[in-house]
Amino acid sequence: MEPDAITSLKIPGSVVRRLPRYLTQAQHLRQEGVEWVSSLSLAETLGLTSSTVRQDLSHIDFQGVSKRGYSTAGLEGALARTLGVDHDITCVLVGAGNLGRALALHDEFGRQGFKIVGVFDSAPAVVGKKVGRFTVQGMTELAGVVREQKVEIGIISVPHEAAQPVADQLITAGVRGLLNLTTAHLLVPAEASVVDARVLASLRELAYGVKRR
Amino acid sequence: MEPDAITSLKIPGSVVRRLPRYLTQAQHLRQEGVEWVSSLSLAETLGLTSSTVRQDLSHIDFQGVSKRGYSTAGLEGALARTLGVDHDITCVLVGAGNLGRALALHDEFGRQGFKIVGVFDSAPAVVGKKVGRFTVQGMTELAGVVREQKVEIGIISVPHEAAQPVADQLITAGVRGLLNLTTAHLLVPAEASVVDARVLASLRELAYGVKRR
DNA sequence: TAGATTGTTAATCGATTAACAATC
DNA sequence: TAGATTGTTAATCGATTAACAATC
Repeated sequence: MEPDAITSLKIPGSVVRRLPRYLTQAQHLRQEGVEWVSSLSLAETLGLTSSTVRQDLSHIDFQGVSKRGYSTAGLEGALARTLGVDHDITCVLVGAGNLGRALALHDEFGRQGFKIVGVFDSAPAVVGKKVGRFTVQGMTELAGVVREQKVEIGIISVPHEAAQPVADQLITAGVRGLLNLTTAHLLVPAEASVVDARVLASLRELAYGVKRR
Repeated sequence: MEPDAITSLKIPGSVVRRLPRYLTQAQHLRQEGVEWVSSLSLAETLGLTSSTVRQDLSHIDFQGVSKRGYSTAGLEGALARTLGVDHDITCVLVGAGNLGRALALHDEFGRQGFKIVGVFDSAPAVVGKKVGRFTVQGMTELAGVVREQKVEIGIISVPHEAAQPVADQLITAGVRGLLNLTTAHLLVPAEASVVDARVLASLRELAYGVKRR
């Protein structure tokens, strides 16, 4: 078994959730011209301990250098490969309300490799309307687009009551990951992944933080 | 010391992050006319164990009933009080890009008590433009609005390089909680709270989930 | 070289789960 | 009443932190 196969076998969820933050940090540092970063410095900017950083990075196929730390460019590349964001990922967006339209128009995600190839909505009044460079399509078109463009991720921004049936349609069509922007809890088969965006939940968490002072 | 004071003394972060999900579930169930819900049923719909649910709910000032479970209406109210979302919370939004505009237009947050009272941007070209019922204001107006309207939460959707200075301005003006929609890691004094919305991080987490199948 | 920093093992800490008496 | 379900204690599990030999 190759070393890569070993390291990529299974990374704990707690670590996977931090890897995107290291990636963002490595990107920012490299863009600023910083070539090396230590576990301690990463820890300080991210509010972690240097121990946690070194433990986490031991899961990716990349080595630091004694006395110098981690090469920002090398770290960025290795993290992108580990997460699977070293190539474009095709996405569709279902639900062309305000939140959905914003995500379709927010080109930062596209720049980071998440390419939206279609925007869908069930409301006849919305179908055919333009959202940036997209024309909103009806739900009947969804399965075809997912199959033809090998869409990997579905972004769900419909009313919460509609979220589960939309998730089912996306999964049936062949999508393997769902970004859930609704407050519904989605049930999917074990071979698919769901990540909840938790925007309202974050505001509520913040309300608790603000209250107890 | 009153029982309420004891229970509200300090709820672990892991629990606080789940409370909004119970609240959402309780709201949905009550709206559907369901009056009682057991810890097992909550656990099943949220992908948890009934033990975790009972442990979590023991932190709030609300009792279940043997053999019947929890009253959905009672649970909803107690969770709202615990989180501090049983009354309106005033927010400002800084950064009127696509994401920011969407949040300002997305009235679901307003319906859930998060009232936006101002939208700000530093770009002269954007200041004065309309975003729904708001007129975008310049950053010089920010501190005044925060003070006059007793704004509690600032929502930051500016480019990541600008996020920390904006956070500093918001905190200085008196805001006590920040919802961070950028990829920057924000440093704030201990008496303030930050919650990261992690939208790009969620997509990256999903990329990892999608890759390993 | 001396010293800074990694990678990794072992210890600690906290979160989750199991178990069960209390109870309606 | 009998049985379902809570609230809580104790056990387990996993994540974080500390420590330190290896190393450049």
